[in-house]
Amino acid sequence: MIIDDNDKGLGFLIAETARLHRKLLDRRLQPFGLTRAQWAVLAVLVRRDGRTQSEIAEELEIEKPTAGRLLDHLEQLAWIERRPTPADRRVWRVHIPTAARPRIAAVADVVRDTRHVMVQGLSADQQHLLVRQLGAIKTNMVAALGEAAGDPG
Amino acid sequence: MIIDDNDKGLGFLIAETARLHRKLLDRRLQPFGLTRAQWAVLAVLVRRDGRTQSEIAEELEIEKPTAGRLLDHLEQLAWIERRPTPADRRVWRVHIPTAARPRIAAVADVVRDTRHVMVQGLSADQQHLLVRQLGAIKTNMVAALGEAAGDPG
DNA sequence: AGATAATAATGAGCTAGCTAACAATAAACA
DNA sequence: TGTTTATTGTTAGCTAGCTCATTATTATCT
Repeated sequence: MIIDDNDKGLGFLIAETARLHRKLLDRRLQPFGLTRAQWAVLAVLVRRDGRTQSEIAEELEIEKPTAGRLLDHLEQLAWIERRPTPADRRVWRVHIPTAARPRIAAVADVVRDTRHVMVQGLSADQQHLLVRQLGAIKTNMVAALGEAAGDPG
Repeated sequence: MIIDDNDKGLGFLIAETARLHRKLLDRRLQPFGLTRAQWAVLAVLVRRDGRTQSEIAEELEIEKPTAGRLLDHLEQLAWIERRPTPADRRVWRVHIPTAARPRIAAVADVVRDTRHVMVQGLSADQQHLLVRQLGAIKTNMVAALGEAAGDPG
């Protein structure tokens, strides 16, 4: 047993770290009326505009109803707009209106700064290693989740 | 910039990993009628019985209302019981009833196995390093959260 | 063409985080 | 002793995850 039973376990440590990250970023984004989860959606759209809601959900690895509700909030505050798709009347394509772009740039600055604060004291190599190892753990869990459907024997 | 802007950022990677861990463990604990968060409370009590609710919240790094509600659920299903404290009528001390101990042992087995699955392919050294680095990141974020009260200049 | 299956998005309802505000009690102190 | 302050726990209300079920539409296949 590598992590002995007295320890809470790596998964719980990761969960605590994620909670702190949410707490910190939610607080720093509050002046903009945004939450961390809402920013994650915007960040996806900044990379490429006009995605469908399903694409956004898939990229963020969240479920479609979760993404839908985040978009509801973002739409109400005019951070995004949903445009219908003539070719397929089921899908909405999500766009960032021009008026929101300067605001988004300001938010991005805060997020960048927070990222910087978070990894203080870690070398570039350490950060890359961390990313790789978390990726490996994610892969293991995705596999374990996939096996649930079939016969594990 | 170590993690370039095209990347979602380490914080979001940690959040995704935490979400997967919750999803996996919630699914595996479902046969017991437990969630990951509820198990975390039980794990604290297994280490030492008879804590107060505030002590539990502090150890898990969650807020007191969150802990209180988790205990509500656990109490309803007889995983724990709250006993009054004669010396201080404000506090409840939380205990694991004898009848629940065998069930808890069975759950612990599942949690242990899941932990094992999660870190497959990572050496002991890598795991220890990971724990240290996540600890460093947590420390950075706790510091940043603390500074919010005072003047950052 | 018409029945069936797949897909996009929503709605409802649950758990678990958080904050803010409150009640009851205990501790500190003038 | 009596008033103020601090602490324990709860209530209320918000966001964000999830699952399950439903609607509207498109794709598939006889």
